[in-house]
Amino acid sequence: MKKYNHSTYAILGILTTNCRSGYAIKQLIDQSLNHFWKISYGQIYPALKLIVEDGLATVRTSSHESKPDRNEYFLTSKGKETLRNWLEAPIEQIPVERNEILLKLFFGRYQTQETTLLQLEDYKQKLEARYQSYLNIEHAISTGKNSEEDARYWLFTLDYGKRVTMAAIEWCQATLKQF
Amino acid sequence: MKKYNHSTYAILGILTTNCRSGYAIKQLIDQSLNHFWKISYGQIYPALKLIVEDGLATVRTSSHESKPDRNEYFLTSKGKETLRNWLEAPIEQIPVERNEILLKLFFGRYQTQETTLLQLEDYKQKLEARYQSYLNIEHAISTGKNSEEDARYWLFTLDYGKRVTMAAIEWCQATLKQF
DNA sequence: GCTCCCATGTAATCTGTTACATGATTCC
DNA sequence: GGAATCATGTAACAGATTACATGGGAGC
Repeated sequence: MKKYNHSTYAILGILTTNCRSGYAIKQLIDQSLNHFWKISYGQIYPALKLIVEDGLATVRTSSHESKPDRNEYFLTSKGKETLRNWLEAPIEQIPVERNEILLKLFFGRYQTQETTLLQLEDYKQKLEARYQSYLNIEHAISTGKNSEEDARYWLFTLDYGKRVTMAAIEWCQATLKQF
Repeated sequence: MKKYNHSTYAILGILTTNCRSGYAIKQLIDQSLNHFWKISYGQIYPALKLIVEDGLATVRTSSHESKPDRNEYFLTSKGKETLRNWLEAPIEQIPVERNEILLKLFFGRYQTQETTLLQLEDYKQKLEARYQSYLNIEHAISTGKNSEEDARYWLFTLDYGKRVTMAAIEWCQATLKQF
């Protein structure tokens, strides 16, 4: 069984939804998976090409009035099986986030206190904005036109994002207090 | 002002401590920064080479009885300034963690429930082990031979790791309950 | 005419991992 | 003799970003 990278499996998974073009895949990831995944067009289009070459999906160009043509991809049974095999496979290791803010704080001794405080405040604000965006995604998923079966799992992942982000916000507050 | 990548700045920062060789840098990162940073020798040695070429540090080979020689690096004033400039610079964006477990869970509809549960249990276990390792790091920092000034900031970053990991563990528990 | 959104794609570059190569010393 | 730890380094590869190129349609 040939191996693909995670982003390719992400694309394979998204092709089970109604997002069928490269552009739509990018949008879905940016909008609904952005709390644990991101991707660029430089990955999407070559991956879609490979997916078709390997017989995991077929392409069809569809025209829509008043919009550019788009290439729509449909999983083949081989594609569905490849996805299922990956989903059933155990997870090797949990991710190590590379966090620039923490890296700088680690060397905080060589920073001015003013900078440390500004960076913490800034981080807190960005986390709060992120939290707010999760609430928006939550609303979109709950009221969206996706299947309830999908929504259930999507909300699980979102709950993760909310909890972890909230913990980080609380850490910012607690750390700021110590200055 | 020439720009370096984050891992190079991390190395520059570590050279302010008593870790002065490639090997020692790797150890410190694996032991004390592993909750928000990781690095491989394939990055460290070329980066050290560049750091010297650019005059940010000097090398000196030191011999220790009953141990192989090691190359010890010392920041120059230019190196210290480069580090300070980076530390003072604002943070562009907060990181997006790529999380394979969440990616699979997002497509949980196409997984057997058994697999979903196993993966969640497994993730929870790994997080608990990670939390425990943070407690060990905490102890090492608190009782270590590093300056108290450093220890203060190191414990801040560790607190982040603990809070976020605990939030993730709680999420695992809450999610498992829903099956 | 201009800007924004839709849409696809490639090439260069950067960042990071893995595998490999080498060799000293210590402890069993 | 063998395993573990200390120590340095490179080459091949994988993964991902960025910049660039192209072009249609909608609305102002």
